[in-house]
Amino acid sequence: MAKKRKNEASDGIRIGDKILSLSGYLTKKPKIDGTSQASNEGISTSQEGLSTQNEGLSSSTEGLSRSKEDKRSKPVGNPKYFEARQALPLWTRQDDIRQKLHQNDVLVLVGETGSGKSTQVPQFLIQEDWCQRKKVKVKASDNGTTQEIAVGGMIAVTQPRRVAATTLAHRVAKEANIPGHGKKDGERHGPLSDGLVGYSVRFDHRVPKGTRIKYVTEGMLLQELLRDPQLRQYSAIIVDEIHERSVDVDLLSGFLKQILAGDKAGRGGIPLKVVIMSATANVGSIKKFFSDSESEGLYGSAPPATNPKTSVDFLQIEGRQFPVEITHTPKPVPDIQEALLSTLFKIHKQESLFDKHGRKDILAFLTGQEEIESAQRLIEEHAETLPPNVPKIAVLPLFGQLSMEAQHKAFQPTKEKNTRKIVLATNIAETSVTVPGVRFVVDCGKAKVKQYRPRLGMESLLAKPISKSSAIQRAGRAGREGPGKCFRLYTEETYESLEKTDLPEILRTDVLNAVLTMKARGIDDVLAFPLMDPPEFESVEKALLHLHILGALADDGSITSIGRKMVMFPVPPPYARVLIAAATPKYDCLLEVIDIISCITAGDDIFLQIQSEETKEEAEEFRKELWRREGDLITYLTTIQLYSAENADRVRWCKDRKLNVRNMKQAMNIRKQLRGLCVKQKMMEQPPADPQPFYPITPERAAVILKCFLKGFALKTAILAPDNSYVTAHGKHVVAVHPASVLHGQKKEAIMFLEHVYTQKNYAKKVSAIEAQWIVEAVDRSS
DNA sequence: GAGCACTGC
Repeated sequence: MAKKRKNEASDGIRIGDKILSLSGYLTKKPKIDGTSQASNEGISTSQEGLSTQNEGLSSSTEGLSRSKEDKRSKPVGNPKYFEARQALPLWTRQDDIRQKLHQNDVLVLVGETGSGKSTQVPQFLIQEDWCQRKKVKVKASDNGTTQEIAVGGMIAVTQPRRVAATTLAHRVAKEANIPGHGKKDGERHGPLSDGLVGYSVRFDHRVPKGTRIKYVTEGMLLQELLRDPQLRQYSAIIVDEIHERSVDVDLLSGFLKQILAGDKAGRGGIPLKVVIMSATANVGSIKKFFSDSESEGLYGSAPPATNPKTSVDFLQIEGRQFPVEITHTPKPVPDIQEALLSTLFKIHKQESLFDKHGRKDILAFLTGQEEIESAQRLIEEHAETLPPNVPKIAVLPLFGQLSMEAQHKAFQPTKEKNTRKIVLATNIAETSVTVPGVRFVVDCGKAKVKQYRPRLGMESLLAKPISKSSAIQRAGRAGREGPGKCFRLYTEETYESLEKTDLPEILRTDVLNAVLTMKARGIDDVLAFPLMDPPEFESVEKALLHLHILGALADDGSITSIGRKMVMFPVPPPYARVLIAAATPKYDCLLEVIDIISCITAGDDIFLQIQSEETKEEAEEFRKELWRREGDLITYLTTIQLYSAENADRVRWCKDRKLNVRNMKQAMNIRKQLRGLCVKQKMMEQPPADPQPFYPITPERAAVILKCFLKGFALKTAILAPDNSYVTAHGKHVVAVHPASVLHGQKKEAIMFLEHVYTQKNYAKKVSAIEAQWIVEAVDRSS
C-alpha cells in the first residue's frame, strides 16, 4: 500500500480571495530512528490453526501459578447462570485468554456469533492482578508537581450500537452480580443498581458506584478521550465488533495504538490492555496495525513511540452455528426478481414447514425498499396460484423506514398454522436485527451503499456488489436455529470475484468530523495519525479546508475556540457551527435552530413516506398546517413546535400526519440534550419547560434562521438558471430538488440544501428558499 | 416523484 503523500509542494490553497497556508499541518515529521524498532522481540503474533486445536486444554502455565488458574476457571457470579455460561464455546478457552493477556498488551480475538465473547471476556479478566485499581504518582504536565492518582480497575467494552451496549450490560449484570450483595434499600429496579456492571450510551447512563465492567458505544469512549487522553480509569479496553469498521472504531483504534505505544508516564507506568474482538476471521490487517511498531501514519510519518514493543497475540474461537449448505446459480441471472421468485417457490414447495429444530422460514436479502415492494407484489400474486395442499405464504417486508409495528411483524412467527413466512429485508437483517425462525437465506448479492465523493462534495447511494465477508454473514443467518440452506442468486465465479471485505466507512464518508475529532484530541498532524485504512490525501485536505471555512481551524491549522466549542455538540460540524452562530446577537435564534437540528439529526426523515393513495390525501390534509413556503427547515421547525405544544396524544398526532413516532421522540431527546449543552456552554439561559403555546414563525424570523444556517452551509447553495435548473454555487453542478422536499417542483431565486445525494439523479435534500445575496454575506468571514 | 444501515457527556 503506497501511502505516499501527493501534492507535497502545495504550500497554499486558494479559497475565494484568500490563500490558506497548509504548512502548519502538512509538514512531515521526521521519522523516528528505526534501530530500536527493528527488532521484533515481544511481538508474538498469530498462532492461527494451532489455537483451535487447543480446545479444552489450558496450554502453558508460564507466568501464572497453576493453582491460581484452577481457582479462576470456576465461575464467579450468580450460580443461576453457571450452566449456560459453561456451555459457551468460549468457556474452555478462558485460561488461554488470561494467559495471552498476561503476556501481551493486545489480544485479537475472533469469535463467531454465539461464542459468548461479548459477555464472557470482561468477566474472565476482571479479577486479574493487572486489572485492579492502583494508586500511582504522576507528574502534572503543567507545573511539574507530583500528585497521587488512581489508575485502572475498570474494563470498557465498546459496541457500535446503543441497544447492544445496554442489553449486554443487563445480561452481564445478571450473570456477574451475586444476588443479594451490595443492593441498597430502595434500589429495586434491575440488577444494574448492584454495581459491578454498568453502561454509558447517549441519553442513558447507568454507572453505579463500584462498576468494574462498563459497556459503552464507540462514540461515548471517544468522548471520554476528550476528557482523559490516557483513559486512566481503565485497565483494559475491549473493542467489540471491530469488523463493522465504523469511523468511530477506526479512530478509537488509532488512539488506543497511541496509548499503547506511548511512554505510559501519564498512566503512572501502568499499561493499558486491549482486546480486539471480531466476528469475521480476516483480521490480518488489524493484527498488523496493532503490532507494527513502525506505525505508519496516514502518509508515512510515525507517532512519538517511546515504547515500540506492542505485543499482539491472537486467538480464534469457534462459533455455535449449524451447518449451512450454500448453492450458487450455474449461470448469471438476467432478472433478479424472476430468479428470486423461482428460488423462493422452489424452497417453499420442496422443503417442509417444520423440523425438530422448529420453523423453517425464509429470509431474502434485497437492496432496497423499491425492490422489496415489487418483489412482495410478485410473490403475493404468484402465491394465489398455489394448489390448496401447499402451505400458504406470508410476505413481510423489513427495512429501516418502516414503522416499528411493521418491523415487529417480521420478527413474530406467523399466526396462521399452515403458513410459511418470507421476510424480504435490506441489510438491516445482516447486522442490526436477527429474524428468528430463519432456515433459508436467499441472497441477491448486492446492497445499497452510501459513498462520499470528496471531489464533487456530494454523496452517492447506489446498489453495489457485497463483499465475500458480507455474503458469508448473510448465509450464516440460515444456521442460527438449525441446519440451513443459502441460495445465492449469483454464480460461484461471481462470489470468487467479490472483495474480501466491505470498504470501511472511513473510506466511504466525508472525513470532516473525523478530522475535527482528531484535532480536538490533540492530534496536530492529522496525516500522521495511525489509521487501519487511511483515506485519500485529497479527502483529508478537503476536510481541513472545510473546517477552516467553518472557522474551526486557524490559518496555521490549529484548532480554534470555535472548533473546540463545536466538538462539544453531538452533531456534524456544519450543524455545530450553525448552533454557535445562532447564539450570537446577530442571529439570536438558538432555540429555533436547536429545534430544527434535532429533527434533522434524529435519523431518517421525520416525515414517513405515504404508501397508499387514500392515506395520502388524509395525511396531506393534516400536513398542510405544517408546510411552509420557506422550505423544509422551517417546515421541520413548525412540526416540532406543534408537536411539543401537543398536550393530549402525541402518538395519535404523529399517526394522523404520518410522522415517524420513533424519530420524533428521538428529536425531543436530542433537543433536550442540545439545550442542556447550550446552557452549560453559557450560550443561553435555561429555556421554559414544555409545553409552550405555538405561535407561527414570521417570514422575517424565518429569514434570520435561514441566514444563520448559511453560516454552516454556504457551500451547499444553488441558483436558479435561465433554463429553470438549479446550478450549485460551488462546483456548478445541476441539482434537482428531491421529491420529498416541500419545495419540489417550485422555482425559487436560490436554494440552500443540507444534503446532496446522487441516486437516480443529483438530488438536493432538506431544501430552503434563500436570496442569492445571502450567500455572499455568509461567505464573508468578518460578519 | 423517490427512500442501505448505524451513531455522539
